[in-house]
Amino acid sequence: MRVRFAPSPTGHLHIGGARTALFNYLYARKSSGTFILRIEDTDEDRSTQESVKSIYESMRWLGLAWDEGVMADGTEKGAHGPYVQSVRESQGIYRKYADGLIAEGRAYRCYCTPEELDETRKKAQLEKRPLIYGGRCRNLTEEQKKEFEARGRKSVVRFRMPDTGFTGWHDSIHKDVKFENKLLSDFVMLKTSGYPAYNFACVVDDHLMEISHVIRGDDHISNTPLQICLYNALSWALPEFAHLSMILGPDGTRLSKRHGATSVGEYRKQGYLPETMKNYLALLGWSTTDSQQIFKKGELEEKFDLKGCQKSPAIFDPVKLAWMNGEYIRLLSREDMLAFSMPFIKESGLDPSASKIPLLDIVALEQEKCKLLAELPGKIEFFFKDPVYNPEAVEKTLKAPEVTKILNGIKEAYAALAEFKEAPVEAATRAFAKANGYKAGQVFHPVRVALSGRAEGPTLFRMIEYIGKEESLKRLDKALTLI
RNA sequence: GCCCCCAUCGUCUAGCGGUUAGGACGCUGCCCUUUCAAGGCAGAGAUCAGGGGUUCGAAUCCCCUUGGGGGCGCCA
Repeated sequence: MRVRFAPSPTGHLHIGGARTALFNYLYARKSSGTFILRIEDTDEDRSTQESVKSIYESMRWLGLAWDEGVMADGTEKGAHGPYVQSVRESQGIYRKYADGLIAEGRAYRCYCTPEELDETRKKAQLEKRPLIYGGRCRNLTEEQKKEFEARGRKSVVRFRMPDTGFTGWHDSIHKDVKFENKLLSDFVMLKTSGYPAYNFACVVDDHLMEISHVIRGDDHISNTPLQICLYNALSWALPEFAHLSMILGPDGTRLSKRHGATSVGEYRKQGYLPETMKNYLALLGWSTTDSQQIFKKGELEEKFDLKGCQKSPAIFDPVKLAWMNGEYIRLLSREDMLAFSMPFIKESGLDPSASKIPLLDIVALEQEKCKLLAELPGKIEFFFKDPVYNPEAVEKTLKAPEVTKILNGIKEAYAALAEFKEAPVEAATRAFAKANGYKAGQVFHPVRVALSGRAEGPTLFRMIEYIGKEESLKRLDKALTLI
């Protein structure tokens, strides 16, 4: 069993592409098959090497290791290479099959210019006919061809579609699908540049690479009959086809930039864990029969199945994604939490050496409530630098009655502490409250705001211990001036 | 315009002829609690898009309508 993910490197790996890659990967792992990565860079204008790099990186980050294709070090692995279409083109692979089909009369050279094609499309539109290529160049005489060439006309190679009958297949997800041949266009196999067009390159490579299951987005459903006709013309066996439902934005339209982040890299930057993305994406269009939500390491690889795939499109829900990220963050060990947080802390410019407390301990303070790693530095920054006093918190909590008295009293109590640790600080704080007839909360809240600048934060007395005695006293003084 | 695909709580979904239509996110309330979260418990939320059939019986099978999505490139 062999599957492939075949992105075109015209940008970053987006959510839809990642989901397709993931399903291919999971299906390969589940069936002990081979997962191949092929680069479809036949769009000469838009393909870039940076995109290739970016796609590799996103896939590696997601943990979608491929068995064949161009590997991390740039070398190719696998016996069915090369795995980059532009390289395959330079070896004449596609031309060879195109020539064969022309010789058999299954394909032909077409001399129509883009302008002429535009013209016929417009006409078809007006006459309310299907917008398909009508086969103007299908039966040119040798003389006509020579004339075109003498005039310097460039040509493409088109596939001659059957005029009658239907082309259909049994899709692993959509069951039986069929199209009427006469409504399908003689599609381009080779462009004027000699480069193969998608439908042709895809079929040739899938066959040569012995792909057994083509799992792709269902925006390719209408390409499938064209490709099947090609397989037939070349007398090649068909692979299984499985067309995955689309992923839509919250407004039900195709996921795009205006819905926010669309690429895997952007989610990484926001502080989503790779396991979160993998798990969430898996649930977009697939489910187990018991609707399991969270999967342990390796469990998806074990449970994934084409049978659980959904036919209907799924709307991408950032809120649920964020919830799931919180779940995965809580599952992290303290050490892993620190490791995943580190890039975000560095990025924020915080200086961990500004505190005597190990960063590990400070980060652990926020782990269980953290949803996005990118939010973490903001939550812990007051451990490393002067607090920024939240105006609302100052107004509501610091300017409450008695607060001046309370903070002065607390200052005295803290100054007298020999051991500035969580337990003694708590004991001292509670003792002060009790001795002066304050309710616990009446003291705790202003102290929190005075020391951190905000109304919410980590468990109070641990927080105070971590801020340290000297700094705490300093901040109490500062807060007193704000009242 | 033509072709194709799809249709269960707001969202992701289970269901595959007989269920009180189940779970998850979100939402509401309560508990826990120094705050914010997290966690625990409870709850609201779906006449299964609508209409016809088939059947003793339909969310499940068939047809039509409506709605949504995709495709109709020398892009993939």
